[in-house]
Amino acid sequence: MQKKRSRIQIINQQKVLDAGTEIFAKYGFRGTTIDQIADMAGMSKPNLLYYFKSKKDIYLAVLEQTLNNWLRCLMEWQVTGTPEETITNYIDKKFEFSRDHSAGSRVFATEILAGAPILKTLLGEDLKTLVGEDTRVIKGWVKDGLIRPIDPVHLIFMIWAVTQHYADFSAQIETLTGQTLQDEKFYKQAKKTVTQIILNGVLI
Amino acid sequence: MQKKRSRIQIINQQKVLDAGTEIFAKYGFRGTTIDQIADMAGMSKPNLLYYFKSKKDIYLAVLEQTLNNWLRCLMEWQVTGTPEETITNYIDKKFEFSRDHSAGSRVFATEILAGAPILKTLLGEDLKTLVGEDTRVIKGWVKDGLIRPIDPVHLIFMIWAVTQHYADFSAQIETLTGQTLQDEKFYKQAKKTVTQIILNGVLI
DNA sequence: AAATATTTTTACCACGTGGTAAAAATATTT
DNA sequence: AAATATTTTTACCACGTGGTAAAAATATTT
Repeated sequence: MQKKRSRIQIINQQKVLDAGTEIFAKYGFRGTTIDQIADMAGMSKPNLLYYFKSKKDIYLAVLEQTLNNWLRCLMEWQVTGTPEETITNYIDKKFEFSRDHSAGSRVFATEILAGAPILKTLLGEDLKTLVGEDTRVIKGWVKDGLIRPIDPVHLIFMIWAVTQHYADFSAQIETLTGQTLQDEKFYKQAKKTVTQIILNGVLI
Repeated sequence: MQKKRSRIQIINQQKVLDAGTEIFAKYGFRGTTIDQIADMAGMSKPNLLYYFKSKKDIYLAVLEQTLNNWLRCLMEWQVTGTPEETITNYIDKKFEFSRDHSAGSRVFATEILAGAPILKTLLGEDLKTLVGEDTRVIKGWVKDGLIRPIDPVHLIFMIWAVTQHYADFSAQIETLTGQTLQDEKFYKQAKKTVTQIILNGVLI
């Protein structure tokens, strides 16, 4: 049984988690050093290691935090409405995630690029199940003639790809357009265009 | 003036470039070690350093090779046909790139994730120019009533995002579906679905 | 205020990593 | 075949990096 965390622990563990997220997002697990995280968190390396006993521990905590947010986002997709409502709502949620957890999305990206050594099992279980459920719903829409006959799994990948692109490639997008999802107008315009194209692309 | 490269040089430099592409794709510049590349290239580290004088040199060569392929792909987009032909052709080219230069695409992704320290200038110049030309063409289509009134830049990002997703997140896609773009059937199905949704999404 | 628990700093260390120098081995040219 | 140029190996080294031990400083509890 865990002793409850002190005031200082709560503050400093969060500092490490936040700094870790930023650094891992840029350099991945291998490319990140504890010193970089400690610097950004404003503490010495031994001090940081008092809170997390290894680099891997920080990484696991960062991944877990991000993953929870992401899976929650995936599961919140309500299948009760029409295809139009459901897809619009799903794209909304994913854009929100890319805006509010941009660095987390990028940590996730580096993990996949590295071959998903930590997440592979989880992707093959929990996420696969979720995707399976979603494809069944979409297949139902096709059968009921509510949407065009498209391959469900590629529609899902499309939505993931586009929404995550704004987080994962934000450096490129900022260089090209001078803007990021943090700009309210840009955010709305991106979401509107993407939603419009996908809806018109699948609805009959 | 350069002395012409020997037979052995040509072979070994290519070996290093290929190995470097694979390793940088997984771990990015910082996370990659010369030893890893040397191992995969099947030579000792000092031997490798006889061909490229530093890790950065290998990285630059890998980036340049990939970038050339990518820019060529971007520029080959022929604006002579109808929007349908042009977009179909562009998606085709991008999918081909994701299939045939998957690791290169991922090296590119790690560079952007790291904040594009090497490519930033180039992105802000050459690529920006290309994107500017493309948006002008798309704007023309909108004005001529050939496609729906969508924001050109986000259509371009969409196409990039989706096509690159199959290369950059191939580890995830393989875990979820058991397939990659190397599988002919999967490749065709992915391209078909994406093309269909985007065309129906933008055409009137 | 004293006793105790928590947090932070100082001083390390072993191993990994980028890179070099020079000798040995191998290819190529004459 | 001998001379020369290229390639590979051996033996290093300085610095970076993950992590530890223990003392000092600070917070918290009694």
